[in-house]
Amino acid sequence: MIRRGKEKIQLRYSAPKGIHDILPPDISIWQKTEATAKELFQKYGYQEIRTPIIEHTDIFIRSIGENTDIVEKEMYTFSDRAGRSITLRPEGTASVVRAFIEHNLQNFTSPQKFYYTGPMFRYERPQKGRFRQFYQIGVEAFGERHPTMDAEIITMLCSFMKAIGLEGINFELNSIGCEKCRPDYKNALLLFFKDKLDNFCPDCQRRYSLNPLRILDCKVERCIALRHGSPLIPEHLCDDCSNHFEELKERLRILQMPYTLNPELVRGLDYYTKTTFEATSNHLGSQKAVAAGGRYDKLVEEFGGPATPAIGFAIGMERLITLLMEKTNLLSPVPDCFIATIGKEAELKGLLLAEQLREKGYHVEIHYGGASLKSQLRRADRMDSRFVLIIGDDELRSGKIKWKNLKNKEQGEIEIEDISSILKNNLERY
RNA sequence: GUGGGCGUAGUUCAAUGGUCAGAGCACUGGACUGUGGCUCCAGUUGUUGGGGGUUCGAAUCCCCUCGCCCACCCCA
Repeated sequence: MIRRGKEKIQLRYSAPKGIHDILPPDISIWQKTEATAKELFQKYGYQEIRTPIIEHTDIFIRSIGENTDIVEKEMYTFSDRAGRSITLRPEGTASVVRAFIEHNLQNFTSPQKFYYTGPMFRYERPQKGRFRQFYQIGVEAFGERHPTMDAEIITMLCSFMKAIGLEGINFELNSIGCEKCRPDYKNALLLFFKDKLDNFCPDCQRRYSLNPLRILDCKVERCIALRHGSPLIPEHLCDDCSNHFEELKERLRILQMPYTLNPELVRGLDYYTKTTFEATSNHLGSQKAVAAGGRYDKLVEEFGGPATPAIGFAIGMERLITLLMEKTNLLSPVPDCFIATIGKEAELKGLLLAEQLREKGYHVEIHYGGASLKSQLRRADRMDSRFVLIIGDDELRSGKIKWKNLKNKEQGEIEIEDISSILKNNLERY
């Protein structure tokens, strides 16, 4: 609130709808998650790629698909000053594919494996686990069609979940075929639903003509019952897709990677082929997917690049962190030492001492002036500092500094040059 | 885009249409002059989201609007 003359004007700014700040102490769990991903993905040979958060709008229309909800109604699109249509990225794959083609990365040793992290933007109505700006950690691998690639990437996702300590995650697996076998399956589905269509929910009736695979996804009980016995994708795969799927499952078995086959697992983006998978949890409200991905063997080619098979996944950071919060108690970093001072001369001495201790690697907080020793110690205590140094007139006179261990109340005096040893000694015990 | 729930202090929440809208926590200070946590005391923070209406009187009832949450659609 600001006051202007007698008039009070209330200015209560808030971030735009569905867009959130990430504050300490929450930020530490984000940092830990990102660091864990980075470290683990590098072990599998994935390197970071940084693509822009805006692209020409066409990039997304062509990759995600013209008739998807994302493109039809969820993109943040605007014209730049030269009148070009620009869009804030709603997902990460399109940009990576564009970069792959633009820089001719197929000329490097295959497969090319990337990971990235950053914000995505979708204009949706926010709810639990869904935001207008949300963060993903994504992974893409180009140039390898062998199912061993699929197995590696799925296993990597699983070990990531383990590495950050998430349990109770379900891995669902399916194959949705390729451009050869999917049309056949679609026809089989249409045939099966044809005479029952009137009994389905309005949404499913709409899906029938728009995207019949989505009927498999419907949560309405009546529809679940009606689709009982419907043809399943795995039964309609062509030999190539079927072999691929079998080989993948064999490798997952060898790797002792637990998964559930879900023949009704359908993905919302147009570009997927063959393998699709999802990591789900029951603690996320109605958005249960915490990570999802699949193969997209045709996308690079459709984009005007060389025929290049590819596979990837994306982790929804907010959803992941929602789950992590249930188990983790958040702690902000705690100072090793607080330097309390009385008087200007001591304050200056403390300022210098703090710098010297930080150079030695300690996390040091100081007193900025103006408060009683009591309130300084209270501040040190509330920050959960483990150790306090006190500098006042007595200490300036004697050249010794008082120290106190706030955890066990031990205290004493020490020569200034011995501080780091007593600090080390006290910190080691906690 | 559709539907439901909720908006009161920094925060968590009270207040049946009826005095000046309160309490816990938090924060600041003091009791304790240079020693934290515990205790006690004191202090600060509100156009009750905003606007309009009904009424002698509205945080409370009605309408509009904005925001948040949840669900649908769809997705990470």
